[in-house]
Amino acid sequence: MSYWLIKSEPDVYGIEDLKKEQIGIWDGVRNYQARNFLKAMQPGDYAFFYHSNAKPPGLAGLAKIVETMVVDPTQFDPNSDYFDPKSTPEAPRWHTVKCQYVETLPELISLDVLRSHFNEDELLVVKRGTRLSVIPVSVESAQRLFQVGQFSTVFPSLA
DNA sequence: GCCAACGTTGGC
DNA sequence: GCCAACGTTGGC
Repeated sequence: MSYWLIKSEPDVYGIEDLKKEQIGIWDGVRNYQARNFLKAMQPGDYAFFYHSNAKPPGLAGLAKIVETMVVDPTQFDPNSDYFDPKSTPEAPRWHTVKCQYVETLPELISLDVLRSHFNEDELLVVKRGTRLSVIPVSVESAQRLFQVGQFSTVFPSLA
């Protein structure tokens, strides 16, 4: 089982939106490195849900990967911001995942707090200039995140 | 609104 | 294949 961190702007799609939907498709990723991480995800993996462009930015909740290698439908939609004219249904460029809502943290773990617990090697999101919207999280860092935040979920590898 | 840190594009 | 110009992300 692997751990990930996925970023989204709460004004666009936040943890509360995922809570309403319960299962959400993580569409719109148009960065190859981020896409490669999405393709590496496995059902049952956990994703920390990070709010970017928020006041303050930080970790807002937890989601679980339930379906992988999902073809992102927005790449074929000419009306979508994420339309990719070079992609075809026969050879789609952009694959993504579906996430299941797990929980919202009672208190957001702000980027400042994350920086007080992790250096940039331990948790890539605290590194200045990291714009990747999908980031792998080591088991060690995931476990420490569970200690830092008020998760009601038990650390999954011990559950 | 600023700007650092990239990723992408396109001319050559 | 290089690299300058440009665009985007996202914290501040």
